[in-house]
Amino acid sequence: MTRILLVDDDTHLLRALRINLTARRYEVVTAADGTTALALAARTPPDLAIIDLGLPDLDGVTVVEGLRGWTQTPIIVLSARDSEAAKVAVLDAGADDYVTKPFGMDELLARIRAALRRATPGTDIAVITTADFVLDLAAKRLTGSSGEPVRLTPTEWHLLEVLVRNRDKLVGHRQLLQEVWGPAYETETNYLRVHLANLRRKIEPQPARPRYLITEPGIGYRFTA
Amino acid sequence: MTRILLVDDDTHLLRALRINLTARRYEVVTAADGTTALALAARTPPDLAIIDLGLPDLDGVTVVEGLRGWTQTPIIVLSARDSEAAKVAVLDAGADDYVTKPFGMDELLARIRAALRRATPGTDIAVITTADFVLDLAAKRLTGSSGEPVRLTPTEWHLLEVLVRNRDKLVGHRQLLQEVWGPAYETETNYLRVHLANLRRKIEPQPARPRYLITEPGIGYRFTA
DNA sequence: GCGGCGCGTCAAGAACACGTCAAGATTCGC
DNA sequence: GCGAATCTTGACGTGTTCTTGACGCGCCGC
Repeated sequence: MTRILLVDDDTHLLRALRINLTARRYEVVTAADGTTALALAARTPPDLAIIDLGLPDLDGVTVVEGLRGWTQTPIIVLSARDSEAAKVAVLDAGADDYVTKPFGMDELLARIRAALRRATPGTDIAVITTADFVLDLAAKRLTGSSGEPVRLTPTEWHLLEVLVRNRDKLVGHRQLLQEVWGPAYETETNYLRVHLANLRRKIEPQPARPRYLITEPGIGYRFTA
Repeated sequence: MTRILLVDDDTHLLRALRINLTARRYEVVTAADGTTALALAARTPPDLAIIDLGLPDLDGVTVVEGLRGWTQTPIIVLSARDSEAAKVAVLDAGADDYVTKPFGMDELLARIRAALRRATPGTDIAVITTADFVLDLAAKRLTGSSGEPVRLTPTEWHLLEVLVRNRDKLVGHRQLLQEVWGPAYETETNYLRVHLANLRRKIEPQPARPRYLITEPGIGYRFTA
């Protein structure tokens, strides 16, 4: 779950924000001043921070700098004062966004989504490790049991990708052919036979007795780890 | 130089922005409507886009979506209308920031800096040292094994930058062409062949047996240290 | 036991992708 | 406006990959 650190000394606003954010299924952590905010962030690093200016103890810029010293988590600054110099200072200190009070809740939520979207570009980290090889789909890298790289041709990658994405699930001939070669090749099952054989020769310890690329006669193939 | 695409049908504002941005040493490209903006971006991909809502031809959301279809370049939206629904729509479409007119120039500049800062997270891993060269992405400096400087052309830099940012990851032909030349050049794989060859001639000890710029036949290229 | 069917294997030709080179076109600085 | 650097474009040789057809084996129903 996404954790949001909320820093504000206005109890009412804090309450309103907490309710709204919790309803959107964010995990909310609150602090009423800068010092406890920094301590809290260090202990349980948030995925995003919302910081009100005009805290009782620390300057907003100080808090932002304190966070930016060790984390790149998105920071959204709230403020009642609409001074342009303050905006520039806090943005240049490392804040990602600056919202002037009063603001609409929907707008703030949209800005939160935008900031979080930027922060997590690649969530699909798919690495499959077996006794005989390591498969990194994102980096398109395959290494054998002794650490040597294994080279696959484009169609072999494509084929393996489809099978691995449907791990442990049976993928029919038609679906496989459609996804790799296109809808016009739905019936060319010999393509599958040839390329599956090549794949097995590269990743199976005993290509004749496949452990990972299983044939389901008459139906399709299945990848299993 | 950092290139900013400026889309607005208000000639006065366009002029004022262009002057201010140029003074800050940004390269400015302008368009007066959404269609030419998208075409322009496709031909010369910008590092940041500033888009005014209320363009004569296309909806702001459409323009943002058109860009987001192929690039993650930061997008800042300007608008006179202060409707919250519009803000939410365009932010959720993929815009990074939303500034309401009238705005202070200093604030906009600060928001531009913030957006650009986020877009280049590779500043912390900017120096790559290998047995054959030292590469400093931030300073755009490349030195050979004996300490002599190596000169790269703009496209060579761009190409190397994309590959190094995705270090150890395989970057497909399409992605590479899109990021360096723009989506209109998706199929010009010979560009890659030529420029990769030039790059290798400059940084590989044995250009015919590349150690760092690995080609994955039929798929793309990979930088590895 | 027999024949059909699906599967794995193999090999050869066609098609494709890559690296390389060189000549025009374009851009940029002076 | 000129010259140099850079980028685009086309062509060619080489190596790899894909397609295509043929063959044998094992399983299953008959």
